[in-house]
Amino acid sequence: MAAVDLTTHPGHLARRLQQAHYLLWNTMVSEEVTSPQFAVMNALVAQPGLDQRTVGERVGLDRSTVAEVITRLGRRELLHKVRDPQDGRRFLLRLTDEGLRTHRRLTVRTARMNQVFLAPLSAEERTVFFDLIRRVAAAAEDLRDPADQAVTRG
Amino acid sequence: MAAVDLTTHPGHLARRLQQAHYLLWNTMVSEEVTSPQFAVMNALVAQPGLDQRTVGERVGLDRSTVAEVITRLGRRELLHKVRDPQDGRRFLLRLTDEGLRTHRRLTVRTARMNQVFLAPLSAEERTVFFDLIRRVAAAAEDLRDPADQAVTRG
DNA sequence: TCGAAATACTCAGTGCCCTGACTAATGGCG
DNA sequence: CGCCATTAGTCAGGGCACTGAGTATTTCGA
Repeated sequence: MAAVDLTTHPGHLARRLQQAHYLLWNTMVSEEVTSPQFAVMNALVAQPGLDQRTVGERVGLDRSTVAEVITRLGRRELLHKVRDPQDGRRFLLRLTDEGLRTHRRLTVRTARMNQVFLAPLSAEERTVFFDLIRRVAAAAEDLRDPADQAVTRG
Repeated sequence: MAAVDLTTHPGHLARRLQQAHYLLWNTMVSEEVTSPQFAVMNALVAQPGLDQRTVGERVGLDRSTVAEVITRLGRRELLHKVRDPQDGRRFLLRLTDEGLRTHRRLTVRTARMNQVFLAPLSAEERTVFFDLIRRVAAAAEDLRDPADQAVTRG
């Protein structure tokens, strides 16, 4: 009787949205490379030679998850890691040639998938959609480390 | 060079949103009961005696995941399952008294958490937020089983 | 009525995601 | 110089999420 309407719960909606995206990714982009894997590859295309921690920071993955994703990408020869000679704790990450080719190929498909995913929204609605989600996510992330709010924003 | 801006990728945003929610849930609602577990419990408060498949349909979980969630809830004595005497394939699910109490307690906290989570948005923006996410998620789910579009909507 | 298709659920396997505890390397300070 | 706090990464453990294959039960049609 005291049941709640989950369609007014942002967390529930976020989960459904992510699941829907997962499925579409699998059918339209790749069954091999996942969306988080692509995000990591993308970070390394933007800036080759990053270490794991920084990659995780850029794409929003904690150190454990980044380590797993990188292990899998390494197993498929899409990326390789070498010990930083300047700092023996770090590993420097770089895509292989095959990794670069894969990233290029998936970039095209990802763009197509986003079109399909966002098809129900008009151009203005898409802008609003991005803006609202970004604001909610950013605020929640700040609740986590209030430390660097000043740095991150102005 | 050919790197992409992930903040314009709905899938990436959806993941970040969900992660942000996960963290907030853990600190503000419960470290024991997760958000999907609460969703299952909520479905059983709304309608006691549902079978696993139907619960999964209501909250958006596939059969395997529902089975796992239910196993965990059962282990904690929050729910029990009995074989349907009418149809030996089904299990009928019901919350225990403790399950009902837990649901009631978490409902209150969940409402508080949602307030915090949505704090960055005005009342009108929240309405839009829900509407846009629901439309995108629903459309993507329909791409999956075009079969029952007519039934679901119609 | 009996056998095939459909249905509810289970199980194995893969991958994402977090926490907390641990190891190894660095870097600063007394 | 030597110790210690910090930092990068690993590992174990729990939970969510999907697929594909397999089991048991029901249902429907020849």
